[in-house]
Amino acid sequence: MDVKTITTCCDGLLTAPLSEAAAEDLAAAFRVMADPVRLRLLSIIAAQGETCACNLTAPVGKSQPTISHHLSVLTDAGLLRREKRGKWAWYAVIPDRFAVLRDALAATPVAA
Amino acid sequence: MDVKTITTCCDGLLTAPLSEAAAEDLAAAFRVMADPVRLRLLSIIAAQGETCACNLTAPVGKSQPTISHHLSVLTDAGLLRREKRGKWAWYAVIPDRFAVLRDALAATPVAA
DNA sequence: TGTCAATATCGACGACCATCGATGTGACCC
DNA sequence: GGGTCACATCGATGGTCGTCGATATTGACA
Repeated sequence: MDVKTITTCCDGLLTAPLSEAAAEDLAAAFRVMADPVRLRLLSIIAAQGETCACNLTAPVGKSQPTISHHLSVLTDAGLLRREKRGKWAWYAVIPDRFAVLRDALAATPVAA
Repeated sequence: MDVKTITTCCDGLLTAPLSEAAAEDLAAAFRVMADPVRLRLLSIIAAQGETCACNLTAPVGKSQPTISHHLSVLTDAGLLRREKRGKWAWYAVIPDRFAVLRDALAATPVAA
């Protein structure tokens, strides 16, 4: 997917017109969240605090390469932190990164 | 794209594991936001309060069918309200709908 | 009714991406 | 070193969707 780290790009999607570049960046950030497997991985890892990748293949029901791929996408986006311990890989969520997306959605638009 | 209306589906993506169905619904909601053209349309319409579709083709730089398609996707998702006046179509954002996505991202996860 | 303007819909094409089998890369153990 | 386990990467494939030209639809106006 070739994901860049999610970075703060605008304050309030609904407050001012987005430039083409800003829209592209924000869309890329949302695209990371736009996959059910990735959402389940995030929710499982967050609920457990820190999780070994070996505990993720079974509950999601996808192949090992697929899970590994999605974990890489989430890590590249800066939503997960990866730590290798021996032959195992441990993942944890980085909650701060979600603030960027929340801020983009937080709006005080003109009443509709 | 065959979009369903965005509906509240979970409180806090990062608080508890998502079911397969909930993950699918939430991913569909994010997928609506995962396109730069749609984000620009939302930001332009929100900034102007209410906008005629005829004012949207030029600033975004896409063909009329493409703009119409994206406006339909956003309307089907419940993010826009469409009102026909004569031969013109007026669009306005429905800010409440964004709360669902914000709530999904609002988390009190176990510290990472 | 006929014409034109503003949108919506259709059909097709192309690009992106989720998925998986096969393979590569380290780490541990004997 | 040989073998095995956990995980990452590669290559190929299939499906989804953004895009646009062509066409249909709807309303305004004469």
